[in-house]
Amino acid sequence: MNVTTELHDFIFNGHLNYVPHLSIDCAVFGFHDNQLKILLLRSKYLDGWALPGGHIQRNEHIDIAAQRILKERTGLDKIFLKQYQTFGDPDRLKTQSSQYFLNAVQIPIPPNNWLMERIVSIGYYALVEFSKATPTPDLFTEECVWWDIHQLPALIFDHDHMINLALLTLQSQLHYQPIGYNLLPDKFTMPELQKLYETILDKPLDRRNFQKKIMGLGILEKLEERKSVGPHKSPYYYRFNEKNYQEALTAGLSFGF
Amino acid sequence: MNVTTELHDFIFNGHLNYVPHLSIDCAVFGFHDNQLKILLLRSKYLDGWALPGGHIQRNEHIDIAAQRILKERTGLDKIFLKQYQTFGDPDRLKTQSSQYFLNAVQIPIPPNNWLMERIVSIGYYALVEFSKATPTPDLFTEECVWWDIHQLPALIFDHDHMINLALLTLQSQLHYQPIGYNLLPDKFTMPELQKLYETILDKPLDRRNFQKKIMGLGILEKLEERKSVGPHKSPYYYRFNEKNYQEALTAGLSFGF
DNA sequence: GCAAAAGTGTTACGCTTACACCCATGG
DNA sequence: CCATGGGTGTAAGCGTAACACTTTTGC
Repeated sequence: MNVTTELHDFIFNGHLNYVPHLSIDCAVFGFHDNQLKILLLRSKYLDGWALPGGHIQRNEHIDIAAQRILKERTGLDKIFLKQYQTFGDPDRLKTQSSQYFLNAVQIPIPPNNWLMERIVSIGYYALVEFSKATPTPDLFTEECVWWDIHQLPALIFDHDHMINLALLTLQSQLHYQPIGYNLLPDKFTMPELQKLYETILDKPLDRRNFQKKIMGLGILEKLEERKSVGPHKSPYYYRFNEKNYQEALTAGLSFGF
Repeated sequence: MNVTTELHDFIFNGHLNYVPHLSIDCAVFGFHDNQLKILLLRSKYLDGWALPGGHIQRNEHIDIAAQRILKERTGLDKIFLKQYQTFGDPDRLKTQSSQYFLNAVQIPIPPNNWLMERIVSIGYYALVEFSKATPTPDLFTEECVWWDIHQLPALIFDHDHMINLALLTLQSQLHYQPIGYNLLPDKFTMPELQKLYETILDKPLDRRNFQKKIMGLGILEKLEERKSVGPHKSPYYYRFNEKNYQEALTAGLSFGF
């Protein structure tokens, strides 16, 4: 099935496979170059960028649907995913002079098409290891790339709102979700971990206090190896002790930033 | 329109007014007799109790739909309501030997009826002033009554799961949501407020420390009046200083229980 | 007068914060 | 050798937690 046929099939027969009136949108976070990144897709048909999203199969759990969608966009399995909010404004897809998304597909679409009706979207946020993801666009998009969370392009629909809320949720859950574990590679340095926390919390932290607190949690192992990273002392690598981390999370982490 | 006609109309024409595949369920909390209560409805057609719920009108914001549904069940306007989770297990309505809810309505219902399809439910929790609510059953239920959160009856579908998650959410948000303000009457005593916190957190708190911390937040006004409540010293009444409370909430309350 | 609950203050401990100097590395 | 960033410890202050006796009231 070529792309045009596939698109046509999705538009006219998608309701047979997917639950109408519902969609999923995911704010996928990564960390690279000391920046918090989010994965966005550039729309073929509208002037703006979109969160990765999709529909729920008729007999599929919504959490599984989110996993499936992100597997398609990143190549990754078993992504850390958390539902954070469902977006149910009846006018959320009517933006820019009340124009619906699919009016722009350049295929005549009847007004009673399943994609032309009101859609409530379930928002998830995801944490992935930047270097392991392979951003891949979908049928509706030209490209799929990481954007610095502080320098975002124009977004379609209510996706800016979705991102803002995802970020707030991430901040508020930093203390009891395995943020670092999911966003960082297996080995990382203390300054990298600190930058991650500083970036998400959007405030500077004291190096010595940060190190003391993090190490006090007993969830990190210091390795022998150091990372050579510039004209100065080389920082040690650390890794998470997965067992201790999981235990600490269920007990509630209690950093006190 | 009598009840039978109304029910018939809802079943066979409801999809014209309401968004199919979606519903709302609300965990409504109240506080009375030093107990945390939740509002439940006894089903006419199934053997168990249910959360107050309903469907979303085709052009209605989901938050407005939740308000409308609770207005019908309690008589109250402008209820404190917060979305906390969307429940999307494809089998969530298939309980007790795969029997769907509406098989029990004693009206023959075709399998492609909108109520027979998969339904994803958006969960809200609500905080109401117990004495102001007027519990009122709906079309599908015999009675609507408050239950002690620690002594619940058998529940239909996944409603026990919904309640558990609502409670966990309430606990975790106790520190930055206006819990007391919404659950207590205008005037209340310090022991009553403490019991509320103890009940939600499910642990005892020290009276002296509790009073110090709460008063330290500057959100309570002590009144002259005392409540005569038994063969012992009479506690003072307090009330919230609404202005200070709202300010404190946006700043983040930070009790430290 | 007695039982039952409310009002109130002080102390110790732990956690959080603030802060400065030396070391390693690359150019 | 110099600039840059990493590694490390201590002291002060604040908030939290622990704790007991007196007062009021109804029976």
